[in-house]
Amino acid sequence: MPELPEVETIKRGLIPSLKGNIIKNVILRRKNLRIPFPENLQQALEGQKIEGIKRRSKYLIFELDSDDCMIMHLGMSGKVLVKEKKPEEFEKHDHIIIEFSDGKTLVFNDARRFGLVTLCKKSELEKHKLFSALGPEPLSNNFNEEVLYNALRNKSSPIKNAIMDAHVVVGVGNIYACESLFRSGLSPLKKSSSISKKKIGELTANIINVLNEAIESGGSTLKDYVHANGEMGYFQHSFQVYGREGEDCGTCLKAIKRVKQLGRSTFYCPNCQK
DNA sequence: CGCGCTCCCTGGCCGC
DNA sequence: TGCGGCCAGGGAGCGC
Repeated sequence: MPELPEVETIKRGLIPSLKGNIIKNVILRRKNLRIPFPENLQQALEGQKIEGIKRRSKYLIFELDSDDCMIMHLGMSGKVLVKEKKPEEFEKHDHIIIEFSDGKTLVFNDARRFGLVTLCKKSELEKHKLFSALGPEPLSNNFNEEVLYNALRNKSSPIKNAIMDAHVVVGVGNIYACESLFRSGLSPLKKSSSISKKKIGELTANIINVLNEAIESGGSTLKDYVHANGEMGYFQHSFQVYGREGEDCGTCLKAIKRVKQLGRSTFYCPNCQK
């Protein structure tokens, strides 16, 4: 499901309901998602206050008042919804239900189960296997033309693969990779190391801009992505190439093409993107 | 080491 | 209406 803008939107939506709220009860309806839940997940959560919610890459990090935090990843199809009270009946694929002392309930639903939920000591987050090898956050000062150019200058892979690689920069998934390359006039097939520093500078700016614009629009709703309150995002109406195979390019009116890279669909305008 | 292929899993949609 | 095939926002692991 979600790329960086969607996870950021979810995080922002969760904070008003959950920050300062105390976990009363945790219901696990299965033992695992992509990886097994920690044995002590329930004990570690129950009775804890949510001190804050952060995001790193596409991971949500719930800080507890103990030394722990809960790490959550939504995979492709994961949703987290805040409900005013505990639902009478669980929906299919509701895997984790967290009840809070004020009566609200957080429900984690993930049909494809590519998501994960685990625990980590706050002091060990940066060292955690999930985080230790990650590249810079694209919306932080750690990401700029210099950083991206140095990450790509020796790469033989196509530029689209490279910017979707979390070692290079985190949070850029299939949609925003396609859109930022279109804005930059760069072919997704072009070899990373062959791109000029000037072009990499443009791409850097376009990655940042497209992510920021998507966050302002509340993310992109394709099939079933919704905010923590159930509302939809609307950045999908701003897509220039993603999902538009065969349609006219908005710039040159030639047809947008779809190809496969790393088993995933890439959309681009062969005329505008060289 | 860098890179790409395959797989994890479910569900929706399309064509026959 | 049913079934097979293809598609989907992510990421780890393995083999070359």
